[in-house]
Amino acid sequence: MTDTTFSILEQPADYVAQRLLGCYLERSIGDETIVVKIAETESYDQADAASHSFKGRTPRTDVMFGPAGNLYIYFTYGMHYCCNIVVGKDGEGAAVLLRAAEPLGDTSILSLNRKGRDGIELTNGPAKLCQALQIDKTLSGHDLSSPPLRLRMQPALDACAITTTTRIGLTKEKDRLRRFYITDNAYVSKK
DNA sequence: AGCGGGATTTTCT
DNA sequence: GAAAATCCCGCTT
Repeated sequence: MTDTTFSILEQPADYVAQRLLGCYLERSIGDETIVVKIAETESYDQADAASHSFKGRTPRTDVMFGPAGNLYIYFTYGMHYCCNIVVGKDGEGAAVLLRAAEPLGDTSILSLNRKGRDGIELTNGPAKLCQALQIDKTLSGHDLSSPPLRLRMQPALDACAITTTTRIGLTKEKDRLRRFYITDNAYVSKK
């Protein structure tokens, strides 16, 4: 029997980042529910100088030190939001950044939120994904087991379907292999 | 297809 | 005061 419960999220970030590939996010907006499949992730934990939690708990990173299964949303570059899932044991300060996802079903709301863009441009980057799904700081700390944003675990992918690389956009810890994506997925932000 | 710069504001030093 | 887990546009090859 395959384990698809949230207790999986309490494992180390490197493992959870890979385990989340292929899992679903359900976003409710008004009457509509949009489902996307997670296609690209990065892992961060407190021992990592590139992580927001590296210097300890601050007002901004407080939710990162909370229980696994909550959202950690941060604002960056003066205009973008990025979305993480808090992982690891309570108080650990680990999270997985959601960098890309594949929309399943109707994409009209996503396209509207993305100012008319379509196809892979809807969700092939962390800030694009947040814009498409209308995710901002008001959802930081939200528990992903309830609406309006739920995580639906799915069976683990085969290891051979996953590509591992260095992370994107960092100035510290650039060499660490902590980015993971579904190898043949079109929505991956960069090959 | 690839490179370079500008946008814009929160967060922490 | 500087940097930032990014994106988009315009220019060059």
